[in-house]
Amino acid sequence: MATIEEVAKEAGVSVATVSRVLNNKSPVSINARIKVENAIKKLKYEPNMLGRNLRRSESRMILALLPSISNPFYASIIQGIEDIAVENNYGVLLCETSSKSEREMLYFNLLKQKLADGVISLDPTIDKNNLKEIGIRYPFIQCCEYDEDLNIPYVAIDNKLAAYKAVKHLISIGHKNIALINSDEKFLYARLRKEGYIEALQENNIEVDEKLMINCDLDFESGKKAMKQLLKSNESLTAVFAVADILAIGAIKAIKEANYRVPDDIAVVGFDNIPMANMIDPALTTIAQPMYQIGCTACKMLIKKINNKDETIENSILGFELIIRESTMK
Amino acid sequence: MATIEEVAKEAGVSVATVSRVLNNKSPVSINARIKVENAIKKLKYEPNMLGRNLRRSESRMILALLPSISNPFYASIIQGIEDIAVENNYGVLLCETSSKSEREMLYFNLLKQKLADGVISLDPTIDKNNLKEIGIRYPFIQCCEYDEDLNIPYVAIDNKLAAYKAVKHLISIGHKNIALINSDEKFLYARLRKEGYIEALQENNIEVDEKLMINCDLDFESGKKAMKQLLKSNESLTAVFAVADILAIGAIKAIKEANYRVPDDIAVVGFDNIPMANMIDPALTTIAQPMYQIGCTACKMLIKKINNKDETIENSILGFELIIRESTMK
DNA sequence: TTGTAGGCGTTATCAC
DNA sequence: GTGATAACGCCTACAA
Repeated sequence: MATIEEVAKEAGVSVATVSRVLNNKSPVSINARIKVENAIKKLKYEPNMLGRNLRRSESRMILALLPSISNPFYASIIQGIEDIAVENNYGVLLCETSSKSEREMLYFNLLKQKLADGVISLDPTIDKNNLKEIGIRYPFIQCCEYDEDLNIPYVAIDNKLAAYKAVKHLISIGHKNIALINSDEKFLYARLRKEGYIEALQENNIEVDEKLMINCDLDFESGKKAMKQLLKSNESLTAVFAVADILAIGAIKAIKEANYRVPDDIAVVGFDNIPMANMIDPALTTIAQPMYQIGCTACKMLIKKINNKDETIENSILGFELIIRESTMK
Repeated sequence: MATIEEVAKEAGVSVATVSRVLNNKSPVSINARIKVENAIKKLKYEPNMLGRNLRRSESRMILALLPSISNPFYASIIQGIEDIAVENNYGVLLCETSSKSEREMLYFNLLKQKLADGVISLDPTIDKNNLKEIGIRYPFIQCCEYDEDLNIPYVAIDNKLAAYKAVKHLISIGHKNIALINSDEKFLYARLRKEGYIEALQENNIEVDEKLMINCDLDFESGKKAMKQLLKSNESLTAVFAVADILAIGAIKAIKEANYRVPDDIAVVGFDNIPMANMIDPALTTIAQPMYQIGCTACKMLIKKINNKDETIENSILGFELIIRESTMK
């Protein structure tokens, strides 16, 4: 592999001039430029980024922290992050934490070791102490799930409003006994969506019934189990709002297994609009977050922060959309 | 941020000694070691990997090339790759090609620029010329889909045998009119799975009928469309083998929309065992590839190759499993 | 067992 | 516009 020095020799100029051509910043005579370009071609020279990175003290890598890549919810967000990153000459380092703070630490070390220039965290289970320590020392953006106290910029949607609209939709088509399948309320989004659910009910003078609310883990089986339990203890239930599609899909399976029909007997609304929502039978009514946009926005915010560490980055609240499909259509 | 030099000064030793402690390779007196360790703690020193990487001429990054992260098929494989990578002190660079060779090139440049030490390609659409050029010059492993001619190591399952077993299963429960929904036969796996399908039929003296075979793109909608077409032109059809779960799931949707039942009227077998296969109704019979293992194996092979560029790496053929679920149970 | 010093490949600061 | 040259932070002969 040729080095800048060999190129300089071949072109009959100094390494400085070659570097100038490479970065094509400071002015170079047309003559020198041509000689250098020819030499580069001839030697098939490719700059060694290890040298450049050391010199510039940057890695041009971005950490994307997520609990698990197998959650389809993250796919489009990551796509957005990647597209913007590539556009700006950054690479994306994939970091699955499996919600283990030890893995998290490992990845945060990359920052300290200069192997990454900043972080976008999609991980709601992130350790608060870590977040505090890292979030103020390094460029850091929280994505979808965030901690309000810490003054670390985030991008998200208005979760409360979105949940409100979802439940409102159920009410508007005549439902009154509406269950809530929620995830763990240690997550901010879970608390916010519950608030939205409650507000919609109260606004329509529907009594909020503790027996209609249930919390569970964030996967298909848990959603199924939760629904089974709800069916057992609530005979008059006619609709369900699940705070995640994957829970809603589990719920639908449980409803079918109990020999009820969706939506005829029980209507179901999810949240996220994962691709699967449109593939199952019946297709799922859900809240669509602008995933790709969220990813793009987060990445843009991060790069801005990397480029100017002292700048204050404003939070972004993006829009959402209620998508009505078969699971709530009579 | 402290440097190795400051640590040396603080500890009252030379930078060489600090480096020795850091890499804890060559012998250091217990006395010196303790002084250095204290200094490191005191200064909160973290080695700057940019310096180390330049010196060692390695990046400790692995490229994982995939067409799209939103294909759930890849999730576990990537998990496997990541786990082994982290274990060996490598980072995984996520590379979505969107099946564009221009993006591919971009990522391959990272190799030339020393920003990545090797590649695992999960992308069946990879450009053959690129593959040839890069695959012989840099550590490269092909994963799941591969090119046989090029003498680049790969890890995969026996696709032909797996398809054979899948179709055999349909035959064994009494089906004779079995359709094949295949993807584009420019892909090796598509050709191999078709071979398996044909072999199973022939072995049981079932006539191979061109009208029962159809090719389409690799997504839900395409599977649905393909099935619709099959239903239109084949009245006696009682079973379908789709070479990917996502196609099978599309097919099931089409079957239901045509008011047939699965499996009572038409049985369906997929391929991949993506998580969704077990969530839909009816749950899908499918071939499970050992995804996580595939990822681990690929990554181990790659690291071996990186560590010893002259070593010849043997291909790996892993096992698979036929998982029988509701979609083929009467 | 330890220290000195050179070099990895770039970029940036100076003079000219 | 251009060329020397000193960093960037680390590792590793080589010498002691």
